Amino acid sequence: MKTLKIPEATIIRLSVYSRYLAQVDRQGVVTISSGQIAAGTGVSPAQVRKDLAYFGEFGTRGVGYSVKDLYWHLIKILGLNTIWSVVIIGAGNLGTALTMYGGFRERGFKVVGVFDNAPDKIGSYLNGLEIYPMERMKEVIDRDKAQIAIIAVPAEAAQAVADELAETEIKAILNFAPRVLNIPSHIELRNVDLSVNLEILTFNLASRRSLKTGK
Amino acid sequence: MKTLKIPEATIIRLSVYSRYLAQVDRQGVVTISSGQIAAGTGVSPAQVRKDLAYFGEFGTRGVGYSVKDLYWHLIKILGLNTIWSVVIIGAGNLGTALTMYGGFRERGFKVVGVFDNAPDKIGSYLNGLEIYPMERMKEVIDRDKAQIAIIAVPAEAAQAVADELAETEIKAILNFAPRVLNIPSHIELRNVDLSVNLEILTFNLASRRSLKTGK
DNA sequence: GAGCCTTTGTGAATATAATAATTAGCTTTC
DNA sequence: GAAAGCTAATTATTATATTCACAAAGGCTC
Repeated sequence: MKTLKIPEATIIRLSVYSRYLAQVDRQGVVTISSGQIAAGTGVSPAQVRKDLAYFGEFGTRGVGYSVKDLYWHLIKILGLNTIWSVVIIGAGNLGTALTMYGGFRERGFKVVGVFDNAPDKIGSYLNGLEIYPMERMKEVIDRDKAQIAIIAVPAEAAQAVADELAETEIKAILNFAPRVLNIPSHIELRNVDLSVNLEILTFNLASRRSLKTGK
Repeated sequence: MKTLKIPEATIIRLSVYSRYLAQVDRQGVVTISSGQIAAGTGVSPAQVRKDLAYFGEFGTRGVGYSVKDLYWHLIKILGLNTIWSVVIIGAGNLGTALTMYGGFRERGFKVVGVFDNAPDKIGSYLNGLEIYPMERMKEVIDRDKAQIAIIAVPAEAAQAVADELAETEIKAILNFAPRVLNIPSHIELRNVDLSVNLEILTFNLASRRSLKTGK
């Protein structure tokens, strides 16, 4: 085992490559070169080969890569060769959208529970899944062996939810609340801040503008 | 003007710092040190100071930073001291959620138009905003001087939307569709792939597991 | 106001990642 | 079956980002 520090940027790209491979596979392409993958995903060919090299040798020189083979290797590497059970905490706009989002299902994620504590939401259905009160979270996580939790509650409520999750068997948390969370180190944490992404754009626009006006 | 290559990671952190400062400001904190900011946002104190140093000297030695002052400096740097008009393309689950999302409004983003071409959606309202057919996109962007577009359509439709946007005055695109987009270089592009974020988690879980089992 | 404490700002050192250049290996062609 | 042409794998180089360590500067105490 030589999993010696894979850059996170590499993992992100592997995920993008795998999705691109699925696409060209559907189009009937059998073999593909690093250069073609690079063109299709907006990176350099050297980068593609370097990323793959962390995990083994998947291609044949002079030929390229088998689309199907490489795809499955990447799926395996990303841990997507099994179905992951996910719970979503918060059934507001974002929580609802994430629950319904087809992109997750496509990649092997199965939402097994949605929780909220707004009385008007509890009991209604999303995608055939009943919204449960927060109190039932632990029970469902336990019953369905959910390993991943998605936090989609308002910022103020996020830490309390994280504390509750810390007492369950949850292995990883994807946090959409714009708040830094404190969680025990055995739980993987990843933050997605939707506003940050817009703000990177505005920073670029703003500084480009100030460049043009010379100040 | 010496805006010589600011790392993107720095911009992301500035955005996080600013949100944290808003939070402690509401709690009445007047002065704060780099160490406290670091503790509150999960980075190192040196990193905080280095990030700020790209843009000037905002603190006083021996004391720290004025919470309010630093906050406004960051808001200005991020380009958030003005209101940005945003259009959202796609009124599916994600598009709807983003339109309703309060986090954007909080940071100075104003959604001025939502577009879709599903007949059952056109004409209905989101947050007091009527969903228009795609054909009216250019007209609205022009009328409201929208500078940012958010793509929230299925992957297959994303490139066509991008092509249409390229013919407008849009300055930046935030793309939620899991597809690499081809756009002219004068438009800023940023991709947010929700599945990728889950897959980074599963990669970590999967490789951690394989570490434990020794293979 | 001298000395001590604190915290910033920064240049140097370290670590990390991306790019470029090289080597190795498979295929096809004649 | 040798040579030419591709393309993967690997190594070296360059660029980028983070951490470290300390000098400079403000405030506080006595």
